[in-house]
Amino acid sequence: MKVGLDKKKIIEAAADMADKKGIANVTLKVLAEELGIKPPSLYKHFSGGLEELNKELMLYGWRSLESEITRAAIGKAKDDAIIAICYAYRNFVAKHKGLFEAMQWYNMYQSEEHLKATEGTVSILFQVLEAYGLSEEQKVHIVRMLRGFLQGFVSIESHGGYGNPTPLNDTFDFALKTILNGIRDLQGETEQ
Amino acid sequence: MKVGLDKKKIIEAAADMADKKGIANVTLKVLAEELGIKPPSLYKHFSGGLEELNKELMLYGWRSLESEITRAAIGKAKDDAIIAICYAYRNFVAKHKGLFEAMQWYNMYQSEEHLKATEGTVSILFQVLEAYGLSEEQKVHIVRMLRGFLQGFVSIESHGGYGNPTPLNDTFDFALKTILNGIRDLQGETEQ
DNA sequence: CTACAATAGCTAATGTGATTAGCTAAAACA
DNA sequence: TGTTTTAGCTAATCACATTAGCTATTGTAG
Repeated sequence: MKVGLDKKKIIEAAADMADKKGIANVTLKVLAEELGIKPPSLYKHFSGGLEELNKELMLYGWRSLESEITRAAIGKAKDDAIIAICYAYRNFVAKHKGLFEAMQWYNMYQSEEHLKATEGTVSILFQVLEAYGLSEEQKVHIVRMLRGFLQGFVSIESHGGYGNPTPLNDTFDFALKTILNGIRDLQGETEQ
Repeated sequence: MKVGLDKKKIIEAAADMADKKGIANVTLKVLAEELGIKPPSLYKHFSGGLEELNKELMLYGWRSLESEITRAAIGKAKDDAIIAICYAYRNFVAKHKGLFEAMQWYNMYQSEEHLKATEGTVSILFQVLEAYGLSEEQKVHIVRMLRGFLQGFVSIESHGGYGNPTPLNDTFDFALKTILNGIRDLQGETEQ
């Protein structure tokens, strides 16, 4: 006994397990087993039980994604930065399918907390968009479109929902190019 | 007894309940209650239990969406048709939040079945794209981008994930315009 | 070094929902 | 009318989450 666990270790184990077996298979029973303790002991770390664990998992996921994205954007600007960020997002999800499920799945319950969680990621996109000289509203549209496309594309991709053999990389590049063109068009409007 | 239920009625009740209380709250217990029967009786209609019910819910959702989309596209072509389809998709989800959760949530488990379910919706998009004289591959890119954007945008929107007060309609229109421009650019490439 | 406070872990018990087994009566049909 | 089918039921089981209450380790004040 006294295995020496803490919230962080437990969340990381849960995230790992989610990536391997899917979030739906992360149960307190099996998680406790993995950690070498009994299910009730988990309540010493998460008094809110499974619900709280899932929430923490969601927050952990968004924090991790944010840091990946930040790293990816370092030293880049404008289109290069956006492309790097989008690829970082996509790669993150490819590596963390289960965690991404938690990030999404949890939507269904919370909303306040979820907004805060995504805040970081969203603000990075806004920062990058500063360089284009767009209006606030224009930036909002771009960020929303990017978020929507990224979440949907990556979600469908990770579930094998795109059946056609055409390489997904090509589609991803095409979509990014299309969105970047959209930004250019907005700049045109603004500069007139 | 002999209430006279069948698969269809049960699925519709479940879909309704999902829209009202969220898919996670559609339990066999509560569904049976709603239908005036006992939980075990549901197994007479869904021998696979909750799992099968969820699958049927997913299929029902995609069939419904397909028919909405089809109706929306009647008598329209090109950009008008695409815009109508996208709005139909978005409106469908606004009216059927819970069912949409089922359509998505179920991804996590199946894949074969999900592919077939979305087939109908995808093929409508392909049909509409016929009018633009694009290559097969170009059509694939457009359809994938549209699907990705729609699913992501609408999913974030329906969970209240877009915090900014800027009207979501404006963003939706902007995004559609951007994608339609993308189609125009591809036409340019092809026609050269 | 010792007493004691805090706490991470445990066992036992409870609760909720899904599921299975087996019964029964209504409905359908020869 | 007699027989078969079947939708529904009750009782029982299972799986997992959760709660209550105990215990031993840890860490800390004196």
